[in-house]
Amino acid sequence: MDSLRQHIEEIIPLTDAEFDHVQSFFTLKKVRKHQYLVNEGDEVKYEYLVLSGIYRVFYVDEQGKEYIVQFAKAGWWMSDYEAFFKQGKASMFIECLVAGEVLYATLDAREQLSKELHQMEHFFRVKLTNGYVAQQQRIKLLLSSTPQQRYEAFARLYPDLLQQVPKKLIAEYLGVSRETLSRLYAG
Amino acid sequence: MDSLRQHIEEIIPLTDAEFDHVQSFFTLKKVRKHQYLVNEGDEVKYEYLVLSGIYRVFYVDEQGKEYIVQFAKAGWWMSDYEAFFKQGKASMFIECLVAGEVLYATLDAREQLSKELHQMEHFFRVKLTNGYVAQQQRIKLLLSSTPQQRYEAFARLYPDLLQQVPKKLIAEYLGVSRETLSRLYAG
DNA sequence: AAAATCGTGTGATCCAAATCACACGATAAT
DNA sequence: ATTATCGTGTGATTTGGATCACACGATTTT
Repeated sequence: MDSLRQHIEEIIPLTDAEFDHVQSFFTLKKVRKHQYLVNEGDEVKYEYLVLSGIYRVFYVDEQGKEYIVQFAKAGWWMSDYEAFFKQGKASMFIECLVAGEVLYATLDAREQLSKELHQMEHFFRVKLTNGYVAQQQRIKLLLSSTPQQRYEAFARLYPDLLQQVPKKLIAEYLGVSRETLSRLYAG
Repeated sequence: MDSLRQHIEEIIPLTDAEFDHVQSFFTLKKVRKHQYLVNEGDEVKYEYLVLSGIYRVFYVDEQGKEYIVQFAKAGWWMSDYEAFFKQGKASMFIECLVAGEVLYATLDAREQLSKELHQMEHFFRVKLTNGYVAQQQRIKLLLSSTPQQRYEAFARLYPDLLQQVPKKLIAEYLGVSRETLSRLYAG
């Protein structure tokens, strides 16, 4: 649970007592490769803070094509956030690509911590602010860029994922076919 | 300033004294059609809460093509949020499409209010949460849907904008050419 | 060790949407 | 009132990327 404290204290200070309280809302879980944390149709009870491993949050369209909304690695939060925040059914899957550990907590945890500790509300607001900006950048990229530019942006942002994740999945994240992606760094 | 209070009290309660304080951070501005609130390259000092009128937040690529990141109407917040939060230069423009009024405030206002009033931090967190979910839906739409589906989703979400905004601009929001959009509801 | 599946490259074909081009009524500007 | 330019539809042409198809070495599975 040490990394949880570090993670939070990058943004706000916590006393030992406060951290103990925060901690009590989180549960540790080991995750195997190919394990699913969320399946389409599930009640989304939890959000996850990744401690290690790599994960993908994705959905599947009627034709069975898969689209990756988010990758997640150490220090990132993930969930089917639409379903999580609205407490509805998942429209997405979360799959572990590289084994690791996660901490999970409920929406109640988030809300209660935010209520009890002003700093924790601040913490979540800062995280959301960053997430909002990152998503906006992604929207801009999807709206206006060529496959080439998308690939370059991805390589710049996540050089590590480029190594550890199959190109097929990177294509699913970029919204480009596997073949087109393959021809990019060839040409 | 009445609508500001209403807007905030949809989410949190405020005493008169608290609201007075909140209010003091906001300034009213009338905006004419075709007026720009933000220009590419500007320091983005403010975020805007729309009271009336319609606005577009957009950017322009190297070839001069325009892409709309966000429309805004009464009750919506807008800015070049990447630049606003990071206090950097704008990469986008904000243009008024239908004349109206906005309230504007600085990043300092947001941060100070969040610090002084726990409820205001809550307010901003809730707003960001909603924005985050909305953006995620947009990302999913951009990743996987056909022009047809994008148009239908837009029509469902914003039937009013469909009426008041030129189709050309809706095309720029959907990431589709004007011509393709035009052929959708013809066929 | 053999068989299946996975990850990846690459050629050939196809197609949806972009681009180019023009028309024409409706606003807006001079 | 006359001249621009705006908003929109629609035809013709082009094209970038999807799709289909196959190859082949590297992992996994049995």
